[in-house]
Amino acid sequence: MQSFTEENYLKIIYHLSLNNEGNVQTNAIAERMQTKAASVTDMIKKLADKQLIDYKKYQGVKLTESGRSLAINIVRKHRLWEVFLVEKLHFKWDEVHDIAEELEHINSPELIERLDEFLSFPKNDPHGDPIPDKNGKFDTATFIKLSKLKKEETGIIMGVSDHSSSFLKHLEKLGLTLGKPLKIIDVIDFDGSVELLLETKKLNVSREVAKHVLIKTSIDNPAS
Amino acid sequence: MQSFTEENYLKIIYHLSLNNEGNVQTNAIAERMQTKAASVTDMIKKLADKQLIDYKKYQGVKLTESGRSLAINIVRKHRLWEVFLVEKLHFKWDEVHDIAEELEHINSPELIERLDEFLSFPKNDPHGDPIPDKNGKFDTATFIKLSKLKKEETGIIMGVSDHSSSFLKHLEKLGLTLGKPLKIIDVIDFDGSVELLLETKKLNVSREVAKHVLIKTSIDNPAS
DNA sequence: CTAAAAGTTTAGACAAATCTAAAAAAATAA
DNA sequence: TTATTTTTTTAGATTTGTCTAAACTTTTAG
Ligand SMILES: [Mn+2]
Ligand SMILES: [Mn+2]
Ligand SMILES: [Mn+2]
Ligand SMILES: [Mn+2]
Repeated sequence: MQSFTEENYLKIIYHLSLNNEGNVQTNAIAERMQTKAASVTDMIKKLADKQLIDYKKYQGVKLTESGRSLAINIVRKHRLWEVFLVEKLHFKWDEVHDIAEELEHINSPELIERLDEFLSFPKNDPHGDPIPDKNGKFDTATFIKLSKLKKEETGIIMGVSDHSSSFLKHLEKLGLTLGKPLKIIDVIDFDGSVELLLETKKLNVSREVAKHVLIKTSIDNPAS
Repeated sequence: MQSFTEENYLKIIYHLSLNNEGNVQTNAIAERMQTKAASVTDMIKKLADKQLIDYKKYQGVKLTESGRSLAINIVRKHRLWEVFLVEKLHFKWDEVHDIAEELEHINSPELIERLDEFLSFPKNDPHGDPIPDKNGKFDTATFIKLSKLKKEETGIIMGVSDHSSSFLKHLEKLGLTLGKPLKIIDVIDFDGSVELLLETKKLNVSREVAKHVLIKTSIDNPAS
């Protein structure tokens, strides 16, 4: 069994390893954990002793199979609880992350299986992120950033890559919520902002926002 | 804010103070916490520093108003989660206590208010225990032990005073579940066991079991 | 290819919660 | 009321997770 702290380290290492290939660096972990590099080194050794990560001094770390499996299970719990909070308790999508940070550490496989069933086995959380099933399998479909779309292209909003309350509230106000279809009217050279048609409404979105909105384009859908 | 451990101490002190009048003793806490008296003394000092309990050396402890209020809030959370687990996730009444022991420490007043509403503001948990409202108020109706009933008396099962899985499973098997009406046929002198009519079924219940089944008698219902 | 900068680890310390063993106080019994 | 038992507290140690400061490695720049 792992402590809450160990679980948080595993989860953060997992998330960091999705972005960059290769090993996860001490400083990157320290920043995400809001702690000091020296503390990370201490914990890294402990996790390596437990065979949850592979670690060679100065070379960063990588999850082992069992470490990865534990991390994915924490992510599964986090996202299922977020669905519960939004679908059943009617929280808004910008209010659930912090509560799920606590709930994800509740340790009862039976509870999570029943919660999954109660929620009708959701495939995605309120931010569009995929929910691993009990065997740790999940959709790996990666979506394209709104900021990468070109003039005339169309797509559907499938997720966000920033979960902060301020960002999500802003999206909500703009009407940029999951499932909405949109079409690029123009990309402004000057500041990289995007003019788009959201359903029937025309609006301008800053490049900063566009970078964190994830789109499934309607074009690349070959018969596969 | 208190640690999980501090919360558990407060809750145990609260429960112990319901049974005995006067102050709660160090050893009693140690037994319930499954720890040593020396550890209890350490924690007691800490809680006294935080003004959550009144403490004089060798005299035992008593919750202050703010300590009591915190303890009741933990009990509220515990019992609401138990209702959720039984009503929504279809756990059995003997399966929920341990999971609720973890969930009771989740810290989000908003979550608990919404959960309360989602459950339609239940008054009692799956074991018949009263659920404090958000102001800490709750029914203090105390029920009589089945073992105290006399021949011919009738009543309804309102709760249990032992929450162990083995006891609850046994009750389930006997059909002694919340809300069931019963009538005492006879009390056996020899072993103190109770013969009773449960709805239409006749059965014999040991004194040990009868001591932990709580009854609302149909008789004492004066116009008050 | 060296020197500076960036990143990482070690050494030593600290706070929280626990423990064992021993001392001290209170309760009980003779 | 004194002696014995029970209960509680203290002293000192341990474990977990953290920190600062200093040392060490690796990377980057010139
Ligand atoms: Mn989240
Ligand atoms: Mn999410
Ligand atoms: Mn319980
Ligand atoms: Mn209960």
